[in-house]
Amino acid sequence: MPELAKSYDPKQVEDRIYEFWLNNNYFHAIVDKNKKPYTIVMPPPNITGQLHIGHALDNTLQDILIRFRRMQGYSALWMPGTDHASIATEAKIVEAMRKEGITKEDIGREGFLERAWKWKDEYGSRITKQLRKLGVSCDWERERFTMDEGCSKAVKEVFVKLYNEGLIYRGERIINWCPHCKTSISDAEVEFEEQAGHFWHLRYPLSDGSGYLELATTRPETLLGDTAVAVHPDDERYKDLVGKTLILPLVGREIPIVADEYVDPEFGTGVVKITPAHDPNDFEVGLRHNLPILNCLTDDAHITKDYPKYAGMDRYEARKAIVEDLEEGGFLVETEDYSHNVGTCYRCHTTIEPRVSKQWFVKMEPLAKPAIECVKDGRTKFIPKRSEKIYFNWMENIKDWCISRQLWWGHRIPAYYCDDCGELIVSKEAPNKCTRCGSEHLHQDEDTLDTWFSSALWPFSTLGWPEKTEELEYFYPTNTLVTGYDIIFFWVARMIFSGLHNMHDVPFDTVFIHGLIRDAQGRKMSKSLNNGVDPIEVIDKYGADAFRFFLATGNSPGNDMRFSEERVESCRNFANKLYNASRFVHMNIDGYDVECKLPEKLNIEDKWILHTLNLLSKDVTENLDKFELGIAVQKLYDFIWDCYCDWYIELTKARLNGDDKETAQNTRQVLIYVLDKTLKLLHPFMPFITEEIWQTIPHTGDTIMLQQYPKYDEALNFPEEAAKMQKIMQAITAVRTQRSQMNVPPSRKAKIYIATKFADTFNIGVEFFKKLASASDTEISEDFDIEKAVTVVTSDAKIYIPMSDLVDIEEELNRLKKELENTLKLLKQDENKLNNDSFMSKAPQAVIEKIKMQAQREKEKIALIKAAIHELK
RNA sequence: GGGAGCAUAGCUCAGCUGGGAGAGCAUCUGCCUUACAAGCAGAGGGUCACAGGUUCGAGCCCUGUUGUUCCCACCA
Repeated sequence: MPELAKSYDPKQVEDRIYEFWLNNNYFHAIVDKNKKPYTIVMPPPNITGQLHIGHALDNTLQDILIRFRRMQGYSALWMPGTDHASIATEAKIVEAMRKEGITKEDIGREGFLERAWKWKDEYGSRITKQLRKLGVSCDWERERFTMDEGCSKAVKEVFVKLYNEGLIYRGERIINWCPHCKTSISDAEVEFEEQAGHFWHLRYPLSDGSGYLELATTRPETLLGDTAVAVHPDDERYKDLVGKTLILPLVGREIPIVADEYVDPEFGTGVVKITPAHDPNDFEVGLRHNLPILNCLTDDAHITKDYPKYAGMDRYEARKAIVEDLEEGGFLVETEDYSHNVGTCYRCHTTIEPRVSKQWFVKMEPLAKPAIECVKDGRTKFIPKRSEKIYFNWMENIKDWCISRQLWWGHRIPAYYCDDCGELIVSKEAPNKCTRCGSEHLHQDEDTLDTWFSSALWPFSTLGWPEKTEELEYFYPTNTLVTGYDIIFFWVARMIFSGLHNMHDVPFDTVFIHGLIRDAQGRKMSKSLNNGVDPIEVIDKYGADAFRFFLATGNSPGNDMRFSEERVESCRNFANKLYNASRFVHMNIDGYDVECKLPEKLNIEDKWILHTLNLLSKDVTENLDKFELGIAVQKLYDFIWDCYCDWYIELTKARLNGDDKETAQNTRQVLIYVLDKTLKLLHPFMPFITEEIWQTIPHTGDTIMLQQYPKYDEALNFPEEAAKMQKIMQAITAVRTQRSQMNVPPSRKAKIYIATKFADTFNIGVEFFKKLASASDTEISEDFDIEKAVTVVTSDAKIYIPMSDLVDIEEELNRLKKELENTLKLLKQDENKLNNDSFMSKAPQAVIEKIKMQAQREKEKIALIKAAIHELK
């Protein structure tokens, strides 16, 4: 290895390594009957999208999981792709066209689609290119698009199937209409926003001139479409009025007073105006009472020409004008400030307009039932478990899904109408004549499907369905679906019922839910706040590994986290630490013939680090199995920084520079061995730097990403040596602490005397004391008779540091007394437990043993402190 | 109206099946110890929101209270 810079520069590494992986096709997963499959389908980002921090989190988590399983020997497929995002993409293109002064209608459907595809070709891969910067190891060779041939085929297949089963139907219903996007949207796509408005109290005169009926509304402009007024059937106040009629103000139409349970007599005056065409509840009332549906708004929410006075005004202008006219006519009783929730379009946040129109629907109840079952019986499991409540809540209250959209960019509905006899034909292939009358004059339904209709099929359409491919056979059902809690019902729910219905099996066994990343103040990142963090900029500044590490650290399933540049920085520092550790290793192995293999003879510190590493492998694997990524990453951090760098590397220095050639060589091998395993353990989290370092140290194999993930190895279990090493380390720390508190610089060495029953153990550590505890020399014995020495005590040893000029007897005594007090307190606690019959009979044996040992060590320590105090006096 | 999360060090957060409270950042002290000052060695700092309960033992389990964030439903 050439001279290395002092700090790690991800820019020199990441793109090159990614190229290396790509060129060798390491991400490609194949059907391999000798391996178990592990599959993740990537939530396809919108082609309109730019990589945001949510994508970065989502894909980092997936990459960690897929790399982990791949290293464990699974045939690990991570299926990537993009979503056509009909409404978002169409809006974007329409907007671009608007700037050029063109409308959709100007260029027609075909011209528009041509433009859209061109747009897709130009920008559609932007986000996947950005994803690569993160180091994602998905199988790009299999990349899919929700509107590619295969997915389109799957969409038609499912549509026709559901139609033939009676689960898709067409009907005139009230749906959510976005007057800006000019399309219907599903219930899931409506976002409620609290808006300040008014509550207008109006009075409608009775036809017979006997008086008025007072009611209140937040939407006076819909008065134009009123076809009734409703009261509760049991409401004594209005009982006699039911069946009578009213004269609709401004319009003059005669409308009935009906009785309906929907009205809450307690609310307002207990009288509701009924506008079936513009309110979902009113629509239901209208159905029950056979009321006419009068649409008074156009598709862009302007008043229709049926009301000449207001025709052409948009709904808010009309509201103002109508309120003025009502006031003038004496129909307005009062105006009250009122704040209420208003549905808005999740894409453009325009207030939605409930509208009656002919749309296609999926009948949900029969599909929802098995989808609820499979989560209840554990075939699909949510992590964290509580997130399944969101799922159940939605599934159990589900309404039919409006799937048709009045858009051009998307899967066109495979339904055809006969121009002559009106027959409806639903078919995968365009029919050339009418199945009923034989006419050749047919036209296809103009509408396209909800984007989520195609993404619902993603887990199997990407594997080749409806063809029976070997990939489908092997990789389905997939294993883990990683996504945020915000799209459980948009997508997860729909994949589950689609998978069950079409594949007769769940689409994945685990749904791993993560939270949102908020800004440093805990606010949601949004365009309007302009507080978004660009992942690409973060990667540019700190490197993808540091960013990924940040995303995985302190992140627990389903919980939101805040972005913090300081924390990314500390992750960058960690990468740098690892890099420098490898520089140290290189300085000591380069020029020697070293293999990545353990030597025959292991020293105590070797056994300690190997033992610790061994436990780490076990822990990290268990944590990853349980999706505890944040915990796993913390353990790796601690091991690398505290154990390997701060202790083990320091401990090796004496041996490496000593005269004993054999032990120096052994040390090199252990250094390499541990580094190699550590890099592998860390690789799923920090793929670039681990590959980079691994390539430069002695290794076998071509890439770290295909090496076996380290497993627990009984042969590396050295609990006794590890415990001994702990004794030595504790003593070193005790000496350091004392010296530090006396402000003695490390350069000022002092001989230390260790009085201990464990002379054998401490004898092994002599060099460590010199190197790590600033000892000029070490003497070890059962006991010493030393005057004027600073004394530190551990459970295993009493250590004298004779620094007569620094010793203040009084201070020493106080310190030792305090220490004694603390230890006595601890002992007391333990003894209380051990003397407690309930504890002794009910606590598990292991806990009792632990307490006994603790108490024993405390007793020993107390004896040592007492002796030290005695000596001082 | 229904439901969920969160409340732990000055700040941001971990804390896995209950068994002596942790990290990062910040603060303080001392160190350029030839891998790393993006570093090393130490230190200080917590009634684990509050009140009950279960238990030999509670940050963790149960009940309630307060504060806070969010989701769903939506009364015109």
